[in-house]
Amino acid sequence: MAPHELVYDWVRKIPKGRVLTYGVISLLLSKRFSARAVGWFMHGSPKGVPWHRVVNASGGCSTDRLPDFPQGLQRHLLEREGVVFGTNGKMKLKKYLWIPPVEKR
DNA sequence: CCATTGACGAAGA
DNA sequence: TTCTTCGCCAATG
Repeated sequence: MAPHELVYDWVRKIPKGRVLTYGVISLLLSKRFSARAVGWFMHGSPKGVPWHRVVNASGGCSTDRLPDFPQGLQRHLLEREGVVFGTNGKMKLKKYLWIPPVEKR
């Protein structure tokens, strides 16, 4: 299995209505990849991977910066799972960040 | 091999 | 709080 597949494995484990940040995923993999690299991998995430559950460290949707990407889609998908965004377009990570069970690490 | 470009993020100003 | 700056690293030309 290719090394970066480990990133997708973690993303697939994120429960509905919860999220992980690029940086946290980097830490979960012992910084084998930088948060930036994780973002790059997400760009080519395979079908079936809940990519919308990965947000930036500020609790915002980084996908909205991509010109060639449906604006607001990520937010829509998250709201459909119960995630609430503030007026600043950011969510409260304290509330939605998923803390992986110790036994799975 | 070198430069540039991102779905990043911490630290300063 | 918002904006730069800088380190990060895979991919691309």
